[in-house]
Amino acid sequence: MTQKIPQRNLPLLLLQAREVFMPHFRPILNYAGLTEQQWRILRVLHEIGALEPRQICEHCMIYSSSLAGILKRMEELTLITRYPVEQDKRRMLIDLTEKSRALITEVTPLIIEQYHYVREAFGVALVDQLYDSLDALIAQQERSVKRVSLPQFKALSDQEEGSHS
Amino acid sequence: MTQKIPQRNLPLLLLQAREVFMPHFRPILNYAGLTEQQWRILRVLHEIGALEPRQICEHCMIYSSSLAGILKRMEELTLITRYPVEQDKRRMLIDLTEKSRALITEVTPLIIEQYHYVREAFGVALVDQLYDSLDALIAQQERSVKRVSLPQFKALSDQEEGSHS
DNA sequence: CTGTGATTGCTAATATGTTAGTGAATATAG
DNA sequence: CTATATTCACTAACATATTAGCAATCACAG
Repeated sequence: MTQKIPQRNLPLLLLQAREVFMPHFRPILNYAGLTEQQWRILRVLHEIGALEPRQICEHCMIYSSSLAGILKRMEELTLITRYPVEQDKRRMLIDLTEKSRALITEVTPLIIEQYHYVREAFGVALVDQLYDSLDALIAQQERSVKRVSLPQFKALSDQEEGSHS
Repeated sequence: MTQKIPQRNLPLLLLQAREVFMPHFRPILNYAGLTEQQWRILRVLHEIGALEPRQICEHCMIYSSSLAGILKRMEELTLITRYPVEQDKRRMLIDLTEKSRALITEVTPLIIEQYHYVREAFGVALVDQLYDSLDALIAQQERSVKRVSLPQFKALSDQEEGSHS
């Protein structure tokens, strides 16, 4: 039998950890009629100010191709507006609207209160240690990491003949 | 201006941390012709053995509704098989196939090697501290957490009239 | 034995994730 | 200045996320 991987699945653990928290915040967003991605975008625009789509992608971990549709829907809901960048006709600026600012004003205290409950339930020490670990990791994300070389796969050789679309 | 949330977006930080690692593993999975979800499923079946769909959902953080389609496609690709559970006609068992076992045998050493590079680049201490934080958190995920009460939202009152499609 | 509620896997509808690729605009080498 | 490469937002195609709900099966009280 093939050996098992000694390291547990780290990306999966991060996903599981995320799902420890989300159930406590999702109801707030659902009640406000926002998706998780929409809230991430509103929050970063509130914290930093108007941003270009590509900057939103980096901050909010959303693919450029996904963001196109998300912004389109948010614009239809009057949650964001677009402003052109004079110096560069390719670029644009995304900003909050009166409506989304009002929504943020109502959601923010609820999120803050819920964060308090979460910290209380899981313990300040644990949550803070998690913040520290994540911060340290993200701060080093530009580290160069060796990449394993990829050989031909025997297990796929039968179905891979000429199937490289 | 509305106050800003003092706590940084923890679910987003977990997402960002995940994306620190994934670029180093995604090429391996892509090369093997596997999606992230497919690999999570294959790996857990390899580690634990045959599982029922609902168990796979819990382990792999996949919604039941998503898993239906994923298993359907994996079955077409001969990556999994289904066995009925005699005692309960609702349930079934999902298991690996000859093909997926061979695929795991080829992918596993690459993943192990890449984990080694990742630990080397980011530092054993940092990665281990992250494991510890995540483990401690996930171990306490059943903790009861107070839930904020949800009031009516003024910012949505204008568009909510009769717009419940 | 019966009906009532819970469980299991499923479909549908919409939003997003992911990869690949496009056209317009800009930057840059030569 | 000009051809080339790069950047930017976008579309297309498919896979998955998320919510809601459904039919079949099972557990269990009465």
